[in-house]
Amino acid sequence: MEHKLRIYNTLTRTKQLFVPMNEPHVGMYVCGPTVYGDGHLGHARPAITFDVLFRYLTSLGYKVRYVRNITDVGHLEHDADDGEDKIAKKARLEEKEPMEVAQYYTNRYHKAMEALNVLPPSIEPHASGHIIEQIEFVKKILDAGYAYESQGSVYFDVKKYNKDHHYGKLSGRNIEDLLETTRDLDGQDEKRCALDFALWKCAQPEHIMRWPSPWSDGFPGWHMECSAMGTKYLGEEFDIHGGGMDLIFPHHECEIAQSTAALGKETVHYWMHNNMITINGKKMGKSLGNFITLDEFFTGSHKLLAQAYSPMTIRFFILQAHYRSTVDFSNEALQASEKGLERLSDAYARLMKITPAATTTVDVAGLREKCEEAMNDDLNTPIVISYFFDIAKAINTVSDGNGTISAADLEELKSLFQLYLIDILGLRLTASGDSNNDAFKGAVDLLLEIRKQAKANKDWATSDKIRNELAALGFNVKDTKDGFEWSI
RNA sequence: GGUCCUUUGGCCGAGUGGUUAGGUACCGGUCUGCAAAACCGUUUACAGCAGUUCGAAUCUGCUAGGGACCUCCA
Repeated sequence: MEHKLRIYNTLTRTKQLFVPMNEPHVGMYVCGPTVYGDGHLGHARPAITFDVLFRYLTSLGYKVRYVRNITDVGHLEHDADDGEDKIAKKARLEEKEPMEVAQYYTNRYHKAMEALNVLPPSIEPHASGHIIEQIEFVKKILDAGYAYESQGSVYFDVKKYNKDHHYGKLSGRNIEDLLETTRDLDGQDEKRCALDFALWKCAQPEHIMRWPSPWSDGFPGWHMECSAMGTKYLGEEFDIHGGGMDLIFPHHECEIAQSTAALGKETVHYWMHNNMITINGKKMGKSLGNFITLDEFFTGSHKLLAQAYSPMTIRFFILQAHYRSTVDFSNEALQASEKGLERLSDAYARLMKITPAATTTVDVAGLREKCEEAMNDDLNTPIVISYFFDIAKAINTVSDGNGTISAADLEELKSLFQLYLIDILGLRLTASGDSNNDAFKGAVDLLLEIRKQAKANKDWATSDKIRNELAALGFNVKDTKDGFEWSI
């Protein structure tokens, strides 16, 4: 595969040329959502970031197996000292079966992802469906001597592991510092060391979600699922593991420790982490209670939202920043993205209608290479987008009759829009007058033809009535030199 | 307290030691019956201080502000 894709590896803190283990195959694992609540803007970031990576790798010719899990079990509730997990807690509150709650939010997550044009992963494993694999994984760590059983639970022996390996290599910590700053948490008395984390947790009597194991009826520790499912579907070593930056410690650090302990080698070659979305400069998240769900964005039903924002506006907004930068939410920023996307959409629609000429005033040379260069530079989507704003200006100039474009250049621009904006960035560009219903389209065109006629007769009353009534129905009518454009 | 990151024009955001990022907003103009769109033009920048350099927004140090992780988190 000929390419110069360089991606930032959190492990080495440098941009590295991407070299997969088994070309043309690429294995990629990304931490998915815990399905105990509606997805919020923060969930959209990794989904979109790694969707773009998935799409880009595919466009380069790789056969990508993309695994993104559903966490429907096992994350301990911090304030629940009885070891009750998040799904179980929510289930009891709503008096529903835990799996019913998980399914409900999984469905809603899928719906939101589809709206954002996030492609489904190749495999979407559920933690609850891989309890056996997780138990086997724990056994391997026990056999290797890096874990111990205590009162029905199994803990990872961090101190022992750290003698042979470096616990903290991903997050840039060392065990001494960690020991000083670790707080007192649940189950400390069962552990040999405060840093030890649970691989298997014995369930309290009232705990509903539980599975039998050699040690107790209980549930897997919270880092276990990704290690078990990642290696099950992608092998003991694979190329890329992604997730949000807030997962670096402890989640991904523990995953490295688990794999290294159980398999004797490191599983992941490239660790990639997207940055956070902030709101008023603070991380948007569950713990701070300052998040806005995706549905609320789509409908505008949140007090902080001045209006509804379409899924594509959200996607575009996220792609206008580099994935390793924080991006700050504000109505002003969203509105700017909305307008910008509309500009690109309109330009694309005009591009499809342009008649080529013998000469060309548009410079398309090198554009493809520049876009590729930007993507190869650790997925610099904002730069790719900026090129398309330049292209949009050129298209508008030609469309206005102040320039010309040759057939070959026209085809090149169409091809670039298709490849970069539609296929790779995954933007749905709604072309003006675009509709999947010909009868409907014809009716609107007919109305606007009548308006055109009225204008020609200087019948402004009829002309404005048609425009205003259509506007009230959600149509956006734009006059052009010798006709009209419309969109919804 | 420890580790790390960040500070760019009204807003959002790229970026490289020497060249206009881009979007959006504002203002002026062209076009238009009007409006929208489009096009043209103008105005706002690199937190502060010091240093390295022929030259720094870009490198170094200090100061100040903001943030992330250290606890479930995308």
